[in-house]
Amino acid sequence: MPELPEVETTGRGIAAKLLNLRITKLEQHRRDLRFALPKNLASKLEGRKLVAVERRAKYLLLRLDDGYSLLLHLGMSGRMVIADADDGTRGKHDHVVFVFENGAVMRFNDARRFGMLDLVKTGEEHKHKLLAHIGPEPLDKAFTAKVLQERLAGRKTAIKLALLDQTVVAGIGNIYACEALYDAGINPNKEAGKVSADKLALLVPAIKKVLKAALKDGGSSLRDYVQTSGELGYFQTRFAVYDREGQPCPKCRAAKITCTGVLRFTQGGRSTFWCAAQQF
DNA sequence: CGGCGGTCCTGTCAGC
DNA sequence: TGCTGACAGGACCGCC
Repeated sequence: MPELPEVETTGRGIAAKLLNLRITKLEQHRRDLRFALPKNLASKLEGRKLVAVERRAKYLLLRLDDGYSLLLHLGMSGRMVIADADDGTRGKHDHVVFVFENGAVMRFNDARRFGMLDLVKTGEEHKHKLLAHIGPEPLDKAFTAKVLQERLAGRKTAIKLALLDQTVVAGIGNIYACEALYDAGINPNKEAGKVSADKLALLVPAIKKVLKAALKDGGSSLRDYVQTSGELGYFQTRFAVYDREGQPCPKCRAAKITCTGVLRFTQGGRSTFWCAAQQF
């Protein structure tokens, strides 16, 4: 589920509901997710107030009032489910449950357990092993075609795989890598270091565009999800190529071009969707 | 350092 | 209906 827009939306949902509230109780139902959870987590979190929520790449930082921050990653299947009142519902994969002073409950649910959770000293999170080598935020003004060109220089790997590399640029996952490359008209298999400056000048705005569009959509669909565990509006989102193998792509359809439709192949063990008539 | 493949896990869905 | 295999929005680690 979570790429940058979903993580950002989750963070906003947490802030909207739980900011400035104290954690009164922490339930920990596993000792580990992807990694071992911090020792004595409950005693470190109970009594603490949530004072801010920030995002870096696909990580969320929940700022606490004691100078520490909860660093968490949702992995592939992680989600935060918030309920205004605790009716006692606990799902099979609710690994960590936060109960707040007003009775609200936040459940960290992660079936595949690729997610993680750690405590870091606020202000020192950039030194954390997992954050130390993360690339620029794609929605920052400072993320320009020139910056991307520098970061891709000499890279022999495919451009699609380079976009998934969080040290090149932060927060992009499989869906938005496919969508951005389609939007920019770039063959996902093109050697990263050899993508022309002209193409990169299209790619950077394309990345920002698809992420912002998803953020806008996720903002309206995922907010409900975060609060209530209802159906995901997210899946109603219309992707141009992602998960649309065999279907005509929007550009070919608009131009009335008869093509093979959206193609799919595997890169780095993951599916890439693209249109050969539009990306080269 | 770059690139690649293996690996961690459960759930779901298509096909037989 | 089972059963099986493929695949899923991520990213670390070890090896070359």
